[in-house]
Amino acid sequence: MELRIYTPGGKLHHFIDARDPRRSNWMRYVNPTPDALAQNLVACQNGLEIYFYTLKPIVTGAELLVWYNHEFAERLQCPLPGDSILISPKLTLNLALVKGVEGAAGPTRVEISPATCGLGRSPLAMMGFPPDGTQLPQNRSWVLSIRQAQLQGSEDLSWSLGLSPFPNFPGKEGAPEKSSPPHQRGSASPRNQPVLNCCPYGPTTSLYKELQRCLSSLYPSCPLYLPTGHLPQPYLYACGTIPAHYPQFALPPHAAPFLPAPPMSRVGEVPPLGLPSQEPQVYARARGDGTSPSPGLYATVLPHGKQEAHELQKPQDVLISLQSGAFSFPGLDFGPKQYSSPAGGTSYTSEVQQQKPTSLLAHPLEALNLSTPKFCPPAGRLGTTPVPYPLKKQNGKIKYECNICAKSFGQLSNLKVHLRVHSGERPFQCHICKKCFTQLAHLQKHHLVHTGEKPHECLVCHKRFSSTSNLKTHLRLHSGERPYQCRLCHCRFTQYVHLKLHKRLHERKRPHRCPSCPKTYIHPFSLALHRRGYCPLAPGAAGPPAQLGHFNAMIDHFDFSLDTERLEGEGAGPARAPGLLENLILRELETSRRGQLPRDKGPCSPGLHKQLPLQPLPLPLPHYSVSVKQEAFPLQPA
DNA sequence: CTGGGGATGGGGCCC
DNA sequence: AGGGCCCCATCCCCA
Repeated sequence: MELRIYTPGGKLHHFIDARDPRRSNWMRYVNPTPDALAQNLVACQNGLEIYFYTLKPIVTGAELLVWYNHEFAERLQCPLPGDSILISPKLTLNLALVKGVEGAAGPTRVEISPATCGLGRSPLAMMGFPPDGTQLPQNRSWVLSIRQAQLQGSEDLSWSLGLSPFPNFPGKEGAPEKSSPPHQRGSASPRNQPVLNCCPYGPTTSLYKELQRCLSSLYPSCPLYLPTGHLPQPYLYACGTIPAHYPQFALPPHAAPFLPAPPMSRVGEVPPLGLPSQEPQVYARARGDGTSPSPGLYATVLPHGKQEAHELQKPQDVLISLQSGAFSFPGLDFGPKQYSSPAGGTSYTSEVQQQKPTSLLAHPLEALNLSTPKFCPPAGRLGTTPVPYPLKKQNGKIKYECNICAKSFGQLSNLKVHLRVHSGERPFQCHICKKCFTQLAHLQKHHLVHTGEKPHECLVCHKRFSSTSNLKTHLRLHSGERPYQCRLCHCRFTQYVHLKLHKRLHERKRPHRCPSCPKTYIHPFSLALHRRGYCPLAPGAAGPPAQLGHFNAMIDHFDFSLDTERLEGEGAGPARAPGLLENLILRELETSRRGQLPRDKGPCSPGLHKQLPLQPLPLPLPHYSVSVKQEAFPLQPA
């Protein structure tokens, strides 16, 4: 490992060379990794010293792994790992609301394609943006920048964005920009602001959490991983990932080789993922000379002295960044071949393999070994055909696991298709409406929209449908099947979405509120039992919090069940509720011991009429998991 | 608000 | 490996 120390003026002060074991300290054993999930350190410069920040708690025995951020690329005069998203009006897919825009002229609405951000649906919505309806004017492009981000609790992200017209965007809709890249033409990109490499994944993925963690560094209001006081300006790191942990990054006898990132999509070029569209939707920052970026370990120059705290509090311009090539590493060949040839006739892979990072090699002070790009096989595959997908064996069958979301697939081809979800690649484009799809079959299905063809016919009413699934839904009308039932009322629905909408009605009506805690209930019975020693905030709680949690989960379950309504229908007052409910809970406990989860099988659950002898409930209760979220379940057709 | 239908995304499986 | 087909889930629109 080698690090460069810079003066506050930006001049190279000296090297730290950890290659010589006689002259290096423990930092020598910190390996670089391009895997954002594996990364647990980031190197920063404070004064003339190098500090390693931990990005996550480091358990005993964990390997220390560090990676670069865009500062390094800045110093190398290379393209940044990512930059502003150029939002083309051409994008047609799911929409996201940009809320709280300050000073942005025009509509506050932007269209972002899942292909742009690599998300399935509404990429911004997955980061907290609700859907909305207005549209940006056509034939304009917009630079989207985050002006403020707030973390609410541990999960919710609230963003406000700034929109500014992208300068000099060609009037021709979606045409690739032939001139200089955005940052050279005075785009809204704040050159010296931290760049957020937005994780293009859904909120349930680990990388999304990684994004939150990065944000927590940027925004000190977040309780996660607060920066230390003597290092005032936290920085964000590349949250993009490459598919595997590369064992050859383990400490070599010399400098650790870094795997160069793929070249950034250049303005006027087909994006490196090989999208068939001739209208690149995202332009990442690129150098004018087009050299590829070469990541490496960096040392962030921190300003001397203290930075005013309010600077961290005020809204910051942060660019949503996109590493469009984050998954297009040599050896990973996504997508159909017929679409993978860029405009120049050279495939991306070969281009990378042939391309030398000349700018880096020409850098006289380059301390890092940024050698020729090469494919790096994962562990256990050295010396064999490179297989960048980790293999698992489940029940004797080989499973191919996604490096991003850990989903496993029985066939490699399925995994490759799946990877497009993460990469954002949509190789199949409708030539009529220019919509892009991840699979050819989806495009073919979509084409029926234009042809009007409806190949699937209901044999009962001879109504025709474009998709089998829609026909199947329709057939429920004839069969009377209503698989989705509300557990609060007797309503059944043919479609799950209808049940979900229906459930909202019930969720609004929970008028019985506990005076001691935020719990609310639909039925007074439930509240009565909750207050009978099971409110964790009320005096005289009947057990430790974990047990109370189990109890309240049962009360919730009961509150959502049909039994409560029947009890009310019988005229049972709240005073009688505790005994009845305890009987119910005892019954459920007994059922759970037999390994059955009690379910409502109709208007009345059998057994409630049996008056079990009242007896105090034993504490602690045996563990009994009650799913209160599942208010309804698909019923098996008779 | 409910219900019906259209459209799309994504995975499984077979060839 | 890739194509094709099927399935399910989901979102959205509209009556």
